[in-house]
Amino acid sequence: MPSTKESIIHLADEFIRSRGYTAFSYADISKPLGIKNAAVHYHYPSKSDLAVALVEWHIDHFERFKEKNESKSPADQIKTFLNFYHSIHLSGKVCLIGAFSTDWNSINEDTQGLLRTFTNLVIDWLSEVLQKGLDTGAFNFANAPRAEALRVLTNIFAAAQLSRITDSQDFILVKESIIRELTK
Amino acid sequence: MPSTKESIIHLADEFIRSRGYTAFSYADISKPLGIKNAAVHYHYPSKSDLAVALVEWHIDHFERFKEKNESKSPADQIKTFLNFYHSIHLSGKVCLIGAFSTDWNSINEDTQGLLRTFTNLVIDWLSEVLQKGLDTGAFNFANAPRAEALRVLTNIFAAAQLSRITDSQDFILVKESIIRELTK
DNA sequence: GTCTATATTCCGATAGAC
DNA sequence: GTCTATCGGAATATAGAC
Repeated sequence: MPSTKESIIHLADEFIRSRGYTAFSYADISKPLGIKNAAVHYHYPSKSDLAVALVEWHIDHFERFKEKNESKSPADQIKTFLNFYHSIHLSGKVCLIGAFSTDWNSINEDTQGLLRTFTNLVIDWLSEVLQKGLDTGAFNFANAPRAEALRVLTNIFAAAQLSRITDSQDFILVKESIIRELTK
Repeated sequence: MPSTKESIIHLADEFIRSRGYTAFSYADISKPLGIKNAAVHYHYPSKSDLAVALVEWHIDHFERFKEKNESKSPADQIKTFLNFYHSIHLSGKVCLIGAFSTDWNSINEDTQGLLRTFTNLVIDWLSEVLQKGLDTGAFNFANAPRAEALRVLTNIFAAAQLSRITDSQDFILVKESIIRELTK
């Protein structure tokens, strides 16, 4: 049974990644929980406190993701990562990085700083996994590890965004071509 | 000398691509023009009228972009396209597709439909140019044209978003690796 | 920890004068 | 085409009771 504080974070995550940071209100969160506006402010005094807590939640979540998958092969780790984005796509939302990157000038400096930390965590992890796959012969690419990590990350998170506009098939096309390119 | 109506579109474009659709107000537009709130509503009665007009402006702009570059080689057309995104990156903004894709659930159906038209215009143009480059031997890739177009587009527009969070160098890394991959 | 009540500001939008 | 004036509502946020 999640606490009210956890439920608030969960709903904020839903709204921020489906509509955007500026587009949701404390009322959007309090209503489905059956509580009042002021109760949400008790847990997170300001909207930016909520934004910071959300990024912290994603950092924790990603650390657990890394641990849970560290024994897998590089190819399986990348596939699991891409499958995570596939579930984002199916939910009709975008990822935290994509959402906050377009909301960049609407979030405060604390949130920006923590988001930078989180984003580099993801890029660094991707770089390491890709490098390992290159060493073991599972992957084949000519870029520097960070450049290759950036290409995989930008491909997949933008595919989740773009396929909202065009077609679900476009997400599949991108996802499959990433795997094909890496393993060719 | 731009008309008020044109200046409004220009400012809306600035705000939507730097902050997001929900994050700007009619007051943001009227103030720098030295006019009142109500004058903006005269030209664009509702905010969604403004959003529709902005997408129409980008469609017109892209059609002119295509005509102006149609005599270039496929490699130069792609480079011009990537340079356009480079200027977006330098301005600290994101592209219209990136901005509205995360604002998707905050824009009305008319805007969504027109944005879908615009996005497919861009993807179709990229597909054609890439295919032509493949035919002439300028490019080398194994994907279907649309899949390759999607990879280029998602790479470059997400690089503009991601480099807001991390570092300007990350945009350069992605841009250069796109060209390198295509021409290798 | 949640409530009622409220302060304050801003929002998109409209009516009617000029 | 722009103005003044204003409406109705929603936003973030706080004070103080329970």
